[in-house]
Amino acid sequence: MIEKNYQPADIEAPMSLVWEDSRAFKAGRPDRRDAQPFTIVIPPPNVTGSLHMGHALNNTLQDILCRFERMRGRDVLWQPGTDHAGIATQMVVERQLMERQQPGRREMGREKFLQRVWRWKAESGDTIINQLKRLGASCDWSRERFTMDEGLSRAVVKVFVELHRQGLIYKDKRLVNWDPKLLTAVSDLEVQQVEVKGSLWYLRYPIEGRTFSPDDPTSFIVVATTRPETMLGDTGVAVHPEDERYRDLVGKKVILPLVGRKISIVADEYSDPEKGSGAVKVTPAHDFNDFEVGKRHGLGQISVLDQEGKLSLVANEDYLRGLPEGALMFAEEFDGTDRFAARKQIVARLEDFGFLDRIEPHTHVVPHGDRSGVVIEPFLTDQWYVDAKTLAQPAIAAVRSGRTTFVPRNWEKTYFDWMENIQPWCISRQLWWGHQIPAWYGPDGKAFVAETEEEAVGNALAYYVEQEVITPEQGREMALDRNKRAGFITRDEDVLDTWFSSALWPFSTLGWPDDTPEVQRYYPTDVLVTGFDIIFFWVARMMMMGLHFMKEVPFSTVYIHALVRDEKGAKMSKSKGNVIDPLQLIDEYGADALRFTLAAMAAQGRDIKLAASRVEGYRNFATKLWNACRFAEMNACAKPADFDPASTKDTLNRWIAHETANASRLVTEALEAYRFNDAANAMYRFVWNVYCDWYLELAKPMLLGEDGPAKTETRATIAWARDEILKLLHPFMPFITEALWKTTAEREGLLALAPWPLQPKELTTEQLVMISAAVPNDPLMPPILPVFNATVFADAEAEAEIGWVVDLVTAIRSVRAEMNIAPATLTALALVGASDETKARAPRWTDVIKRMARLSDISFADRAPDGAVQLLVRGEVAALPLKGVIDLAAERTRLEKEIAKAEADIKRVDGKLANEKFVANAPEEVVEEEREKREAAVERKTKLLEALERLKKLA
RNA sequence: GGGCACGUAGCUCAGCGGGAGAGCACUACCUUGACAUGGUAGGGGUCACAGGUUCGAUCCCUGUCGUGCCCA
Repeated sequence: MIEKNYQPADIEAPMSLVWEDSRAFKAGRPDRRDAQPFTIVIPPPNVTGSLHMGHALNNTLQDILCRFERMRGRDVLWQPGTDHAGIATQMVVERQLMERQQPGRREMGREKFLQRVWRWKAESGDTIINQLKRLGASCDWSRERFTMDEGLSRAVVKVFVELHRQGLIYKDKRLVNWDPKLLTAVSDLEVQQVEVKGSLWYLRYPIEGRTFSPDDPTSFIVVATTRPETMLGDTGVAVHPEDERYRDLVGKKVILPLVGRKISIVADEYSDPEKGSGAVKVTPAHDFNDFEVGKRHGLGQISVLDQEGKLSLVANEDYLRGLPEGALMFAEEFDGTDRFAARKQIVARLEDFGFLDRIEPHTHVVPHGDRSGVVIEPFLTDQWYVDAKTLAQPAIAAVRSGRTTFVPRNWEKTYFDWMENIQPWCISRQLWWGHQIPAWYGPDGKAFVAETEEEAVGNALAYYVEQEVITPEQGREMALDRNKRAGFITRDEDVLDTWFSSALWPFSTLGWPDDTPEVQRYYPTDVLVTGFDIIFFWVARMMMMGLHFMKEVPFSTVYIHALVRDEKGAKMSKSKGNVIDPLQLIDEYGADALRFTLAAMAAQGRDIKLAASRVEGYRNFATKLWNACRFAEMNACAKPADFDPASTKDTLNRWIAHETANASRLVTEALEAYRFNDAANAMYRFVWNVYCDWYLELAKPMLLGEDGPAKTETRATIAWARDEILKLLHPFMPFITEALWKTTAEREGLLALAPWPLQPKELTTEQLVMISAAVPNDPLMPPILPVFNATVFADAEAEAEIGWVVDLVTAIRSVRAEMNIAPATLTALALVGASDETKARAPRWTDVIKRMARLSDISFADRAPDGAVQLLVRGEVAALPLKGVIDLAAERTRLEKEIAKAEADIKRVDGKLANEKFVANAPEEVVEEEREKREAAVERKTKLLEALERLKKLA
């Protein structure tokens, strides 16, 4: 029994249990051992995160694909798991400690802090998984992985060590993006360029050998800078080689104000004569461009800031080297000042001594940390890098050659642009939560990289024995005793960028580096579903790692979906307070409604502006489906085991079989092309506007009538079409369809594992026609399964007949509404000058038409009765005798308007046909179509004119 | 500065070389035997603007204006 009211909350939890108990989503089910696999790896959400709208969209689309392919018979693996999300998670735990006024991480120490993070992971790690389950995600939950699992960590170490051995991972001292708040390096991608209204400071640098005077422009050179505080670290001044103004100064030296250091003026094309004064100060340790300029001219690198962005001068050997006596006065004054306070202080000091020329307002872009939000500081440190440029080459080639394609295609350009200009990937992070880098250092800083500590230490000790730094005896002792080597050999403190482990996800989750059956069977995966915001972070890196270690692309298709925005198109963010919580929508309208909404709005290449009203609308759709199934149940509709819709006799039943085949084809083709919105909309229309509005309504008289073969057949067909609908709708609305599948009949299995209505694409239409036309009992033919062959089933005759009924009913309803005829008033209908076809059809539909168009009687007539409203239905006149009811003048106006419309059509077509070029150039069928249109319009006009004449006679 | 999208009904969006579509909202009527989370009917658009290509442009091309995003 189906409950009277559809309540999503009542069915969703039980259906989740049914799926879980039956292990329906398990990959490698024995019954699918020979099936073709279909694999998707989930973009792993942050283990301590919770479900937001982006997850809801992302996972809905993946689930639709997985359920679709599962029903098409494939062995589906949807690999779930979570990401340790280094910085994000560490920040959350540190914030917790702060809020609870507990000791900070540095006070706790590394080991205790990590225990704390693991505890937090254990507490909150299930949250997002359970939320994904509420959404209906049909992952193989038995295979859940975590990026810091033992197995995945083994993959990370193996990859690091191998890339290092191949020279593709190396340690280098260069400028990195340093986050002075989080105290770690970050990669280029974690830096956000923000436009900031600042100033351009013009500073006077005195030229060596001339007496500096603010009033004598020949005694100094003016440099323009956005960062006056870093001038303490200047090691040069650059001018453009072709800049006449400064030609004579190239090669000369300037005395750095406040510091006293003598630095050279160099000619370099980096300096833009149009910008500022045309001369720039060069600070190689604090600016990426200056770093390059400095390298070209052999300038020194003097870092004047510490890790926290404070000036560090008095204990700074690089800074002090070669400074004259007395210059230390300022060093002591500025030392320890934060960079922004230092800026003001230094500018003030420069002004005091006449070194400040002027200040101009200036808008420029400043790098900010995407997590911390503070200004990123280019900082000179040792970090580990991946040679991304080398790894990128095969990854570029794979997309160029089409082994991996992006959907929509235009994202490939974005991918190429980035990959072709890729920079070394800084992978070390000065954090604790993550995979610790498998590198050990000796006393001279030499690095030993190996998969295990034993191996690294062994290598190191052997090396230092050979170098005679230690004796063989000492080496042996250190090898055996960790305490003895402490202080001599130390492990790298840093951890790897989170995305390093994510890059391995498509194969590490399958058991690599072991050669597991899963790696063999499910790699490469079929499709990756993700948002464009992580194409660089994740997709590109999976391509690189997958190709390098597996020698095959990690996925053949990358489906890039849109961003979910709020109703007004703004990005959802906590600070704006416009976040729509998917769980709240699920509570209110059900997971099915939310899923359907997201699918229906997931048009390729467009962002989704989500309004709750849409979700409500699709909840109503679910209700409609629910009630349609109740209707079928109340009318005892059941499908016999041997039912074949292709052999139904009744026109109405053949029509719905025809329409169902059509819908199956539309949905299947749309899903194959990743056109989720087309698929969802096709189902919406089919269920509501075809099955409910017409099929069930047209069937009602039959169901209310006497029992008989036709009624039996109709009941069976209603049940059959309902089942087809439940199947086709299941990928979009899994809960309600599975629940209705269960309650509407005795079933052998779950809907989630039921066969999809359409034969797989591998069979061509021709093959299917051959199969369906095959002689029964032919021993050479494989047995024909009683599966409805939606690819080839079509019944044009049924379509035409039902089309006529629909048009007739619609026309009558329309004119009744226009004439304000009360629904309770029944009118008669006369079919005027009916063709033989109509004469044959009409009696079959008397009950239906009477009921639906609210008629008292249907008759045939040679001419329209006096005072009748005359309608044109498929070229024939249908008359409603409404003498006394209708307003003759209004009816006359109505007919005249119709005639004018017909005339306009004729005129438009005539215009085209009169154009010789059109007839000559347009395709034959287009011209033919126009001729047919003209003919139809002429006929319509003739009939309407006749009707008007008759009306006139009356007046 | 470079790149990628997008301007279609009041709103959110499909369509994309041969007569403008959907959902929501709106209006009128309907407690009709599945469903008021419903039914029936209806109003509403020089498809941003200007050129060009074409027999024919909402659709292709160019430009302008406007909006959004990415990169430097």
